[in-house]
Amino acid sequence: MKADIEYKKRELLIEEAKKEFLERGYNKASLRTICSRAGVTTGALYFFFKNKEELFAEIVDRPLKGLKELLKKHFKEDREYMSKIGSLSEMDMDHSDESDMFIDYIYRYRDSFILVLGSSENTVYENSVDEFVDMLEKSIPYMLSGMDGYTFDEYMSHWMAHLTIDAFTNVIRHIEDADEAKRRMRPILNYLVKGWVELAMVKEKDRADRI
Amino acid sequence: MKADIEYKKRELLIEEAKKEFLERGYNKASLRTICSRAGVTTGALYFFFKNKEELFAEIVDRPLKGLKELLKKHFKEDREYMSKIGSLSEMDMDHSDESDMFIDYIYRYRDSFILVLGSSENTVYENSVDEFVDMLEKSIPYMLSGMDGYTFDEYMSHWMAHLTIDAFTNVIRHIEDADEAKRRMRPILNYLVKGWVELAMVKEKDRADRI
Amino acid sequence: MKADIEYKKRELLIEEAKKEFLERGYNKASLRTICSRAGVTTGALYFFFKNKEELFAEIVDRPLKGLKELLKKHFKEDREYMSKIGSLSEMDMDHSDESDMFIDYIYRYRDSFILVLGSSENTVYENSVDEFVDMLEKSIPYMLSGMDGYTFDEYMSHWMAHLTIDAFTNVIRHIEDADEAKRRMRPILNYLVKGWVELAMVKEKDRADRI
Amino acid sequence: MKADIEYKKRELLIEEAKKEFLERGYNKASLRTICSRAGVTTGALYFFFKNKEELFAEIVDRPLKGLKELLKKHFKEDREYMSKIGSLSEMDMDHSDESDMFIDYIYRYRDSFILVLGSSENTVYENSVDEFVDMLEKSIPYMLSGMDGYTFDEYMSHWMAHLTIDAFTNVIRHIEDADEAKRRMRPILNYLVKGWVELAMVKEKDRADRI
DNA sequence: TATGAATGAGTCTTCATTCAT
DNA sequence: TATGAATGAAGACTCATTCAT
Repeated sequence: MKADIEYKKRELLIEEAKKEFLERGYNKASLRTICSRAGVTTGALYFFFKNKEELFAEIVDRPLKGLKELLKKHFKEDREYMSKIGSLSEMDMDHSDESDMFIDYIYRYRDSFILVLGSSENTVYENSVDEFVDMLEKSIPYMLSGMDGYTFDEYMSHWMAHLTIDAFTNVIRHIEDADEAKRRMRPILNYLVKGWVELAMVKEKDRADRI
Repeated sequence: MKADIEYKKRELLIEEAKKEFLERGYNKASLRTICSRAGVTTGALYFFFKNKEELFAEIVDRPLKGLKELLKKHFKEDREYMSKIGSLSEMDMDHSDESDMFIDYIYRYRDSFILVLGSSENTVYENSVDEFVDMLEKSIPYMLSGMDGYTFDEYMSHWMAHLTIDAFTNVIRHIEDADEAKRRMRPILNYLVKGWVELAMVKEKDRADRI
Repeated sequence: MKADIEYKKRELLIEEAKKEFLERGYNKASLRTICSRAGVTTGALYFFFKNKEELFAEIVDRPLKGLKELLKKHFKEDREYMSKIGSLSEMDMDHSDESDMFIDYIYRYRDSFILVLGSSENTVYENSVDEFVDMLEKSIPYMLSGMDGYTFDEYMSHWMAHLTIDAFTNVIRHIEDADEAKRRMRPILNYLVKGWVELAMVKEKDRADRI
Repeated sequence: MKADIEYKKRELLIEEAKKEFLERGYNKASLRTICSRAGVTTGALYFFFKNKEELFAEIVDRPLKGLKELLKKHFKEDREYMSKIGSLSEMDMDHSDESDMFIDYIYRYRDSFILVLGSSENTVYENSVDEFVDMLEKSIPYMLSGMDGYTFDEYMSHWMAHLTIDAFTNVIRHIEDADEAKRRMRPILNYLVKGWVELAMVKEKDRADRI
């Protein structure tokens, strides 16, 4: 079928692009190399994609947006849960399920996330990590603050957000197998959530002293 | 003195290189730009430095090596201290002084470390972060293991090392003032050390169950 | 009707081509752009037109040929008129009607003429202006020479032809409204015709002196 | 001498560029072609010139600026002359000297002017002709108005300016020899100046009728 | 009629590096 | 020490055109 062949060339291009971007990073990746490895002329690439960045986006955009949605949805549900239970002490401290869910999603597109994480300089995606940090930084305090008269130290909240994202980053980068990643991430996440509570939450009456 | 003038040109070159590398990253940095901003010809640059990478090294190498030395020395001292005290419970859990010392050193060459951290792709320094992770990963268990019959979960040790380095990384990158950085780093480091003990140390008899 | 639809596509293509050629000139005009703006595929364009140049020709050719015909007819009539009247002094010196007629015709296809005038480089039409100059240069002397013993200075005749064409060119390019153009062109043309008589016609006995 | 050789390569590049620009126009001119014909690599061209446009500018800029200066100076002198003589009737109607002077200057850099005239599309020089028209359009009325109670019809003034510039343009383009060009330009310019007086100057009392 | 994938040569430009002087 | 001309390969991208379907 014609359709199959066409489909294949585009797909081939994406596949080779993925490899090249992973190997050499966005900037040093060569479109020529990608094309020749895919057995396609330079012009052809520009039929399918507007430019280098759009080719990169093709690989990276959907998974990234998906994760953002997932996070938003998750935070919304968590907030509802928190408003139901009365106090912090009643909160379930085991976040293994959430950890698994995120790892599950991310590992379906692991290559894409590795790309965003480490090879997206000079791309619209170069600040993606920071964006996720921002999301965490804003959502978690929003979720927990007010509980039992606690408020948030925003600096510490920021660093905790960073550490949390970094933890995921490290796992994604270095562990290939999704199940292994899950197993490793669970205790880390639990530890981090505890840190969040210990380091970033401040009893309202203590606030003045801390700052 | 003639030597002074020459020396100045070299200095100027390094100064402008630092700026350019910080702004555009190692790969995209242009030697032409550096030279013209330093008021020096391309040829001159190649008199002072063998090539682009050596120019980068000039900025980055000494601070990096210094930090490595500092770490080694520190770990050695720590080991001696640990062998003196009998058990984990006697260990001083406040690591503020160490935290301060590292931040102090790093901030003396903050630009250089920022360069290594974020703009050393395609350089011999691109794996520096991993090297520090390795050092931590090997030294800490070496230091603590055996104490009170604990052994180490090497996976967890790896992640804790990563998180620790990441914590420093984040602070270096985002906080300009050294004192502010110290104030922020102290509680984080203490929290991380606690995590190390909780997550990575395993009672010898529990070991089998964990894996 | 199917035919109607097809016809429309062709028409659309021409319309968008006109815009693109006007905006960017023949060379820089992009067939891709034209096609996509017309909602038509590249291949389709090549069904309707052999190549870029033929698309250009489609816009430009007919009006151009029409003007040439008009000029030929006009010169022929003028010659007959001149052979009827005996001497130059009897000639009607007001050429407003002719001026109006040409402007009328040209403004019916003003876009096309603007295209030929300014954006036909690398096209078979790039010398159209010169061709019109040639026509004038040959026809006017042919029409007037012999009258009252005058002959023509062919160099001057050439420049007058050029000036005349340039006068039309300027008006076409800069005046949008046909009536305004007519009003402006009349005195200019009359002035030019006078110049023709003064500068380019030479009493036969003076000829030697002039050259 | 080294200096000679270097000088030659730059000069060679300019020479070949001139040819290529003349043959194919600014846009279609190929830097590759220029370089290879000059026996120089592409990179070398970019040592001497910032980019394609600067190479073009190198050829064209100085002569163009020179002509503008010449015109300004000339207009200034003319104004002084006009304010000395009392009325239009006393004005010397033979402008041969001025005509010669302009042709003289222009023909010293004829290639450059031909380039500006016909091959400067997509360049900062593409509106040079219009700029000269503007200069004429503003200066001549400024010079003559007020004399003997005349004012100016600005439309006609505009077209006369256009025709004057066009006259020069035609001569430059089609006559190779400077002396021949002078001989041809003199009567044309005189004729045009007369036209300026006849067509564009309006007795103040007639003004209302004309418009 | 019309599609749209694909070509292949071409565009300008940038770059780190070299080397005779 | 230092110059600065020159290299040569590579960069992303654009284009008119073709052709199997």
